[in-house]
Amino acid sequence: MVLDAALSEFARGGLDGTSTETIAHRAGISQPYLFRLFPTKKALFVAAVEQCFQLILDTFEEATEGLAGENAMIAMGEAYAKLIGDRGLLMLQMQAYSRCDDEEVRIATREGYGRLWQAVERIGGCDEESVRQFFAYGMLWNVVAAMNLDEYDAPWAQMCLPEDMRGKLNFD
Amino acid sequence: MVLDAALSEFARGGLDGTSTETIAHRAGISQPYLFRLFPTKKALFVAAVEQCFQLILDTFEEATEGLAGENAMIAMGEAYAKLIGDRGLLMLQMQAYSRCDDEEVRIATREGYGRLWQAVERIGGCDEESVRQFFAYGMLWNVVAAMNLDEYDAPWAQMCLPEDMRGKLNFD
DNA sequence: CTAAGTAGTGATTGGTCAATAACTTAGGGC
DNA sequence: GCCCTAAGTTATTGACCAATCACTACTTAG
Repeated sequence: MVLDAALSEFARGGLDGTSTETIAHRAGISQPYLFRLFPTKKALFVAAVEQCFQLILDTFEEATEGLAGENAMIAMGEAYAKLIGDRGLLMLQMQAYSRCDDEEVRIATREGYGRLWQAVERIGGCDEESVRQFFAYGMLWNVVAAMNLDEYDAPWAQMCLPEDMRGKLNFD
Repeated sequence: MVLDAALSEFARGGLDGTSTETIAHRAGISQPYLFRLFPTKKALFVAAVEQCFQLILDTFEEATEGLAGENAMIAMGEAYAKLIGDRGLLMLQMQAYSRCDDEEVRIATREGYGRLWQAVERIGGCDEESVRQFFAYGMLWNVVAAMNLDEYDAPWAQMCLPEDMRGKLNFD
């Protein structure tokens, strides 16, 4: 699918570092046809960002079926750790945050992030502070995974993840 | 200074979304002269990223003079909240994380992050988990600030920051 | 005075790329 | 057999941009 191709390629190069030609090639269509499906490159980027947040949300729903409270929070944490082993979802998120000075990108990113936040609140059914902590550690994992700290042999790098999480960020 | 101009402009547009012409113009020099000072555009970007982390580190050192332990941690937290009111330091960080698939960028970013981590460990002199928590919340503030959630009028957005921190991220 | 740096600029080049235009092909309904 | 729409293509354009080149002006040492 075109959005999948866009997600992967934008994740690698970002909005400006990825050519529409590259995306079209990966999607198996011609570059001009991309512009029949999406009016501009940025519109495609925004659609990919929306898809990215939606995928995370779906994973949370799925991982917590039949669970609630503390158990649900733990399940979401583990699901997220697995999820960002897929570098696409991780890096496109980072690309989205980094281009938030652009209004269209910011609106889409806020929207996606907000839906995620509310879903965690609802599913976890816990207090404000726990939700905040959940997202705080999630954002830390993001940068740890972005920098590939697992393959970096420095003592401080080992401490970035809590002991019970080490090795659970299964990078490819 | 040239690095300051590069920092601001790269923060706004990222490595690929910023032209060397734009940076040169802001620095008050000609575009070709930029290439006498830095061999490539990417080398300039990397230098700006290094400068960015160095500035954060210097701020931490300065804010904690004469302090230790818990007090030092609180002082660093407050200093950081003030610091990322400067959108340059915030967004260039995000740009750096988002381009970590590039090896040169990744190495510089790791290096800067590592130095920061070790400085917080040393200055705070506290246990592993507290350092981790410090950075986790720092990364959450980063995305909150990137998305400009302070000017976003949604109930969930208010909860992204702990009560005692609201309004302390003084965005311009 | 001159030779050799140092600091800088204008002009250009070769390449890339988003977006458009104009064309092709294939069904389907009547 | 013909019109219409959907799905797709090739070719092109116009703009932008990193990097290089060839040049100027100023300074300093002998």
